Amino acid sequence: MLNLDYRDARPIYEQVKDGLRRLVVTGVIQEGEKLPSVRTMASSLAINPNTIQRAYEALEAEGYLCSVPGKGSFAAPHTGVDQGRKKELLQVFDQTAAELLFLGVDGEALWARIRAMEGGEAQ
Amino acid sequence: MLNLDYRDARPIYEQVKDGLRRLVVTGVIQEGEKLPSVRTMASSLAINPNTIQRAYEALEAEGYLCSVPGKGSFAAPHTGVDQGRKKELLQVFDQTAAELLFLGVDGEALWARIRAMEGGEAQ
Amino acid sequence: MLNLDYRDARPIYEQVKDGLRRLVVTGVIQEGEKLPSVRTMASSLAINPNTIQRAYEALEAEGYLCSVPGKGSFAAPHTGVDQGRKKELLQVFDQTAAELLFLGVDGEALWARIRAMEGGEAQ
Amino acid sequence: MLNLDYRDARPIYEQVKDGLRRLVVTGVIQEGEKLPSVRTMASSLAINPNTIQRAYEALEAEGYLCSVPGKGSFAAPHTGVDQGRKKELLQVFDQTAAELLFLGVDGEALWARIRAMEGGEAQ
DNA sequence: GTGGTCTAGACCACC
DNA sequence: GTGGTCTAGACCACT
Repeated sequence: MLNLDYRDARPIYEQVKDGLRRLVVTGVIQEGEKLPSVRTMASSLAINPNTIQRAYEALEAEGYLCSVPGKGSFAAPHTGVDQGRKKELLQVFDQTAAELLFLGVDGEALWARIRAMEGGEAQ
Repeated sequence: MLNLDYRDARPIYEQVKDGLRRLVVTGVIQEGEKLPSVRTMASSLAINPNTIQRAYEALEAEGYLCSVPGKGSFAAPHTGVDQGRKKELLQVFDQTAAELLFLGVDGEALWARIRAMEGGEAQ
Repeated sequence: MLNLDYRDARPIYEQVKDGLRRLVVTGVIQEGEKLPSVRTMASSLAINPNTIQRAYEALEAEGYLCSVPGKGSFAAPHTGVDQGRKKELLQVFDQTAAELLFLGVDGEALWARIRAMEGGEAQ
Repeated sequence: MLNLDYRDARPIYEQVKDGLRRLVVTGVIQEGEKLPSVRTMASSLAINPNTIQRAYEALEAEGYLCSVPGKGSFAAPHTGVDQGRKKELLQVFDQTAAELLFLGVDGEALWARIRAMEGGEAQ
């Protein structure tokens, strides 16, 4: 389900967090769907449960996840996501797009990529 | 010219590097324009010259800058920028756009942002 | 492990970088193998740790090394090496081979050298 | 005839030297052919005659050129080239080839490049 | 004056 | 222990 790279400088919990967020964002994990338990995912990734726990907590703080004590963790509805993150993302979007344009990538090509996502909700 | 945030986890030389790259990409620093000398920028930002040197060196490796010993550092022409960086940027672009769409931002709105840059080359 | 020449015009960190790259490329240092720590290599070569660090950092940017904070530096797998370097190397190869042919070296002799490397991975 | 890059870290006289050597090695300048005078080449490249003079002297020391006072400089016969340079070139050849093989380039592909030069004596 | 290299010594976060 | 960052100060070659 997730790819971990131990040689990556980014801490493991962050790789788990970003990987899970991506699964939610791309629709692989649907709204309301139950995620594997902390222990299950920890053993399937062969890492410490504390690391998974930390990733889940961070995602809950961002609003992507919703933990119910004794029942598990679930993908939250889109509406609950932290608004601060949207501004952050827009800033990253602008800077990335600006640099791509600078490097000669056609704006139309970027637009085509966005349309492709809207249609298929892929990657 | 640049904003440094000492509380930020990102190292100073990286903040300088990204800030300068942004100035080049957005056209604030034009192709061939001379940048402040290592020592000048260091004293104006009140940090060590070695830190600036490191940022300049990294930007030169990326192809955004070009340093001439004894003469100074200059913004390089658009061509010649490391092609690996373009692939990297496209990946960031895709993931950011996908998450923004997920959060309910309209694809048309993103496209409008791109068009605005193509016209005015702002931010 | 490495030979440094202080009379050489090339900077020390570059001699270290090229020397280590050669050890990786020739198979003396195997994929995934741990390299001496920055401090260890610095003291064994009797130079400043910062100089070694700089060499390691450059090799990591090229994709030959991979540093994990708190664990050490390791030889990276062959894949993932910067593709730009391959083009650069092919250019050097062409110019060197052309001059050797001009100097009367037989093309077959060069081919024999290449075959010898493929077999034994020497020098 | 020659491409100079003022942004290159390499000194100009070295760029001239390497460029001329390449012209001789690839057969563009034939054995015994007269080269432009120092002053002529200096004005056509818009650089100082001393720089050209230095390049010519270096090439004469290597054995690629042969200056006759009062008559000009001529491409020397192949035989007169410094033997030390051949050893140097072979070392560069070996290291470059080894790294290319490491990066997955097929030895046959390198051999094909050499054969192509032998036939056409191109770049 | 410029960029480039090197040293010495310090501190941090992570393991 | 490890890598990573930053500072302070020195020296060099080139313009």
